[in-house]
This record gives sequence, C-alpha cells and structure tokens, in this order.
Amino acid sequence: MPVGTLASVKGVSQDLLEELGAEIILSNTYHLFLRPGVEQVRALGGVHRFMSWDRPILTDSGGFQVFSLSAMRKLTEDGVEFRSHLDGSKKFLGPEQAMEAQIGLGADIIMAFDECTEYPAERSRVKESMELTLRWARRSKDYFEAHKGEVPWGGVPSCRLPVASEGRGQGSVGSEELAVLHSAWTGEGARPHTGGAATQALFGIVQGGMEMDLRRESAERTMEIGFPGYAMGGFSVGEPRELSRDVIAATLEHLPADKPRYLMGVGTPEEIVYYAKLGVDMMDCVLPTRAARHGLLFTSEGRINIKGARYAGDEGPLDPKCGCKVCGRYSRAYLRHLYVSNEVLATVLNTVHNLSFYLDTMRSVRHAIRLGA
RNA sequence: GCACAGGUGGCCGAGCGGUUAAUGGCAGCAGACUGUAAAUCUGCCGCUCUCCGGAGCUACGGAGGUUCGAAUCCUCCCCUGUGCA
Repeated sequence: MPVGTLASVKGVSQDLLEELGAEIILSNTYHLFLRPGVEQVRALGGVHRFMSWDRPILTDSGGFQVFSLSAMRKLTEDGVEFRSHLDGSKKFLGPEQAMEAQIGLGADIIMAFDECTEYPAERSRVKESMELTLRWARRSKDYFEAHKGEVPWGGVPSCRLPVASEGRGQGSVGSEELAVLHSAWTGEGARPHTGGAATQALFGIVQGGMEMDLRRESAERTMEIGFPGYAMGGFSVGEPRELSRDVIAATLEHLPADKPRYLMGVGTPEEIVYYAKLGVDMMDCVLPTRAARHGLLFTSEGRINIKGARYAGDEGPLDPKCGCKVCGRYSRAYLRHLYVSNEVLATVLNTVHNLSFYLDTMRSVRHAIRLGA
C-alpha cells in the first residue's frame, strides 16, 4: 500500500496511481485531523471524494504519531495530547476521537488507536504499553460499533473489506479480491460515498515490542476483542532486522490465517517478499515514495542512488528489467540531471518508478501464490 | 588624475594581532532513509602521507616591514567598484 499521509501520495497524481495499479492507499488520521480537519473532509463527502480516489483507502489511527511525535505529546490513559506541529496548538486524540475522526474521514479500513512502542524498551514498559493498546483497542471497537453508521457519505455503508485467501502462508490480499471491490464501486459508476454493500472495517493492532510472549498475548487478547483484520505494529522502529523477522514470524503464528494480517510500516522490496511468503497479507511503507524523493531508486539490480556522479553519462534505462514508463523512456543520465537540478519532475518520475517496482514486486508475489509456488 | 570602498580557499561571504587550514552559505563528492513534522538528514570537501590518534607542506592580490606571533598593523606596488574631474 503506497502511503499518502495527507490524502496525497507525495509526487504522484491519482490517475498515475491508478495507472500504476495501486489498489489501495494509506492516509493518516492525525495529519488530516490537523489539516484540513475532519469536519472539512466530512463536509466534502469523505476522503475518497475529497481526493478523488475510488479505490480502497486505509487510514492509520494516529498511533504511529504517538510514537514519532513523542517529543511533543503528553500521554494519559485517555489518550494523547499533542502539540500540533503546524501551529503549536494543543490537540487531543484518544481511541474515541481517533474513531470519530476515522469514521468522519470515511476510509474503507480504519485502525484502532494504539501506542506504537519504541525500541529499545524495558520489558515492563513494553508490557505496560501493550496493555494500554489493548484497553484502547476495546474502546476503539466500542466506539466504532456505536457510531459506525455515521460515515460521511450519508450513513450508507459502502465498503467491503479485503479477504485473505485460504491457507496459512498464502494469505495475500490479491488484485482479484481488490478488483471485486473496485467493480462493486465503479461498475455502476458508483463511488464509495454514494452507496455500496458493506461498512468500514476496523482492524486491531498487535503490539508487544520484541517480547515473543507478549506478542502472543497481545495477539490473543486482541482477537478476543475481535476484529475483521489484524495488524502487527511496532516494527521498523530501529530494531535489528533479524529480530523483527523472528518476532513477526512468531506473531503471525498467533493470528488467524483467514483474516487479513497486516504488517505496518514494512519494508524494503526484499522484506515485503519475505513477509508475504510468511503469510502477511498487507503492508504499507513510506520507503518507496520517500526514497524516491531522496534519489534512492529500487531496481532489479539493487539500489541506485541516482545522484551519483557515475550516472552522469549513463544512457541506459534506470532498470532494464522494469516495464514502467520511466524506465521505458528516460536515461539514468537524465534522471540524475533532474534530481541534481532539483526539478520537480525528478520527484514524480522517481516516485512513479519506485511505486511501480514495489507494485510489480507484489504482483509477482501474488502470481507465485496463485501458482502455488 | 584625485577621493572613497574593496581584493579571503571552485563561487558568494565572515573574520580585522594569537585556541585559524581559516564561521556560514552555495556548488561538488559519498552515505542514510521502513504504520511520513522528511524535495530531509549525516559525513567529506587546500595538497601529500596516515598504524585514522595524527603528521608534513602550501595558503587570505604581490613584495617588503613591525611583532615572540599577521588574513588581521605599516610601506610601496598591482587590480576591481563607485563618485568627482
């Protein structure tokens, strides 16, 4: 899932995203809550209509911002008081507020409000954080159940949620499943906000740091609360890669294979393949888009730092094996020139390529799963 | 010709007697980036070696001088800008 924090996948337009075959994108509650504000988005018909995106959207609850903006927040049982990074004003987000906001934004999949535990952390701290996330999960669900009809498109539930395919280790939400979603919406020219067949789906989030038993406990107790999909949060926060690999693999074992299992914030092309093989169904990561803006491009030959002087005279395509329109048309020399010259087009082309590479990678993974490979 | 103001490392520009190989910025080179406060951040950036701790050269227009010590003060010269003739 490409990440579009502010209802925009940085650098690419919605029609480019569609062309790239992005089937679902992420957006962020905290950021939209600050600007333009949930009520504004609601008044404009919800985030789909606001950004003109007919395909699924998942909003993160703001739980990650509890972590990433930790320097400017105050955490209590009730939630988190933030100092807005935009104007310094005080803002409050707790499970109820995060649900209210996400219902108001109207994404297809919304996330429970959690605390993304930092790394490293003492076991006692991890436990405490996990317990808080569990209490918040309960409150998120309670609020959601009571208010889930209050979506911005007029109370008519519209969205279906992705279903994992059968079988452990093969559970990717595939393009076919998502295509069903699209046709449900677009087949009759209907948009999510104008009517459909399902409601928003609220996913729970498993925490527990790098403690295997706490991960298991978190998974089991989150499942007791009961969600249509489960996320694993708290990874990619600076821990050694092998450690997250082990903990993720172990956590996955305790989550139901017949429900979407979502690994939050991961990863590199190698990692997404690895985790998909393990049975992870959904992943999101800012890496392809951010790296693109910073001139780091993912190719079949590895990573390329396009600003390197060694590409100044390189007439070859960025990735000879890539079928994207950037690789089909422009040379490395030109891409380097655009980047070095600070041209806006550099961001666009680099992002198109990286997303293309990621989405192609996932298409291959799905294909392999279908073949039973 | 006269009067001011200046000439600093690839460029711009601080410094105006000693922790100065010389603040910054730009350009250049390399690296990082994983539920986005990120078109961001980090390192290198006179030359030559280095056991990466450092060592040695050459440097603030030029030439002299003052001083224990000068990019910084003095003298002369060269050049640039502005103004007046």
